[in-house]
Amino acid sequence: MAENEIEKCEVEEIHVDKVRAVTKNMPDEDELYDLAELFKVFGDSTRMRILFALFEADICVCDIAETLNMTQSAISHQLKILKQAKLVNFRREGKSVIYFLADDHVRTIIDQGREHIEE
Amino acid sequence: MAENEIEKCEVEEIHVDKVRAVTKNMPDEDELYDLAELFKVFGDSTRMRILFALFEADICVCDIAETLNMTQSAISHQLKILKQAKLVNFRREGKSVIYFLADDHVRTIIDQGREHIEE
DNA sequence: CAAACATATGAACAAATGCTCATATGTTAA
DNA sequence: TTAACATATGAGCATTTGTTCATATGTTTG
Repeated sequence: MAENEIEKCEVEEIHVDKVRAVTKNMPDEDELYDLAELFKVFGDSTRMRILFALFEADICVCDIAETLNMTQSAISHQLKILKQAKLVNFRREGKSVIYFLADDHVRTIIDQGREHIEE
Repeated sequence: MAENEIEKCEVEEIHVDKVRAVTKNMPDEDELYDLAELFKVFGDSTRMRILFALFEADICVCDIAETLNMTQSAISHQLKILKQAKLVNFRREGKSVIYFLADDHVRTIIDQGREHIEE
């Protein structure tokens, strides 16, 4: 292994320092995984649409389905993912289940994303 | 179609209003797609690791590979995705290509993600 | 120029993802 | 309790995604 490093980059001393510095502040495995999982949830246009819908109003599954012109089942599956990521919460109202945004990080994250896209 | 709506929710009038209100502020197809694509880029722990590395220093492909203990090819493929999303930029320095963060949205988005995870 | 190094890229393959369909669970009203 | 409505969920399937392997491109040095 130590011999292997020498074979790599010419200016290996500088590089080793950089690698060490960069490694130092790297979050642990679990946090990296959780972060990636969180952003993965934002990374689907159906879920994005659902979140935008919830920006405007608390709304039931059936209405989300109608708004997005998709099946109830597809929406329900996606809501499960949003729930697991704690991006949305829900309350029962009679036969309906009303979903709503869990907290303001959702808006902030999406707003930053939009800003980035506008260059 | 019009008949179909009546078959759906009992309190359809309220629902129709909600659907209309919610639809009104929905970003267009393209923006939703772009947003989802952007967050998809954050949704992989290898790319997340690369971004954290770039938080600390501008660094070449070979050093990223060594830091993450992955092959040069895998890193290069991921850097291409980060480049396309304009999250990173690069400059040539001799034989090496040095990558660096494109702008501060990257930090803000990731910071918000971390905050969300800490509940 | 040729050799060595650093990076990029295309094809292939396994794993993950999103939707559909059928059906289960839960709630209300007759 | 039964029927009707609203939502949830498991299995199956097609598509997407991340890595590896082999190789191409680009840069410097002898």
